[in-house]
Amino acid sequence: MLAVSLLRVGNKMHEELNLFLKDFGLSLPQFNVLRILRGQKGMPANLSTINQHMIHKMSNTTRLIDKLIEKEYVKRTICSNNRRKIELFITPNGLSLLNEIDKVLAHKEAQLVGKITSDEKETLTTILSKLI
Amino acid sequence: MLAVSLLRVGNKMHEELNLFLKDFGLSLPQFNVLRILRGQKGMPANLSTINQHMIHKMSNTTRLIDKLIEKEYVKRTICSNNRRKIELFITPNGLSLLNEIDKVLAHKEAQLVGKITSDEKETLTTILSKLI
DNA sequence: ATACAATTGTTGTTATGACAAATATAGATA
DNA sequence: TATCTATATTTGTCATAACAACAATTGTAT
Repeated sequence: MLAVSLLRVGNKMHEELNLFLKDFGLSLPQFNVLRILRGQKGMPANLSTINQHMIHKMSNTTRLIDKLIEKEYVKRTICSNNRRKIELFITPNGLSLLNEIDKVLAHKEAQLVGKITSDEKETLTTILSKLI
Repeated sequence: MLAVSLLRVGNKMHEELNLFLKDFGLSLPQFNVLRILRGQKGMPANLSTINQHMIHKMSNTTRLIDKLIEKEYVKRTICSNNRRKIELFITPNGLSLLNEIDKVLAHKEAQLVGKITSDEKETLTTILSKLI
């Protein structure tokens, strides 16, 4: 069953990346949130923005970000225009951690998908994009 | 990043299948274990066998199977030749549940990967198999 | 203003995940 | 036999996921 194969491979990637990120004290979802925040380029992000880009559910995002704040990779303030909203920023600490990770991430990625050719990678990317 | 795309798609499949199985009172890992047991065709399986075939390799298999035993889909006995081992069987109840699920599963699968052509499905299967 | 609906986040609960340590049995060796 | 090592499963602990209920704030209609 194709859905199950996708599940399997996705899970393998999850396991491997989690293991990789463990050295940096991050879980995969935490890493993802940091990258989303970095992508904001200084603009604040609120929870729902992050949630849209994330893989997981909103209810846990608060607590996930709590962890990142504890580690001082993220700062949270209340939006002054709309006090329901919060504003999330990545800190300099967070940015430099991401930089550290970036240095070795490409190598890890290459290792993870190293068993297929570049052509296959391209094909795979195209097909996957249709499935999301 | 290709690994992340794989992750995303895998996660989507996970969510959708979990939702689908919820109607039958099963989680995805539980469903998987039942299918592994059915695949044994009457032969007993022990814990490590199941672990090898599982998607999430985990040390929680004992507790996962406890749940299936509670629901009377699985039976567990101690292997008489080697009393360290256990023998796991799917019950008639478990088999008929799987049959129920099978009736609608193909439809769900089609829906999940319906956005790509058969050719693409074949290609995808081939490439994925190289990544596992 | 006041009431009501919609939006945005937080918190509680239960189940599952990762990881490590503990238990039980079997087989080998002195 | 005593005991050491390997194997098979279970249990404990803590972090995270899924789901649901709640609280605060805002927007809108009367």
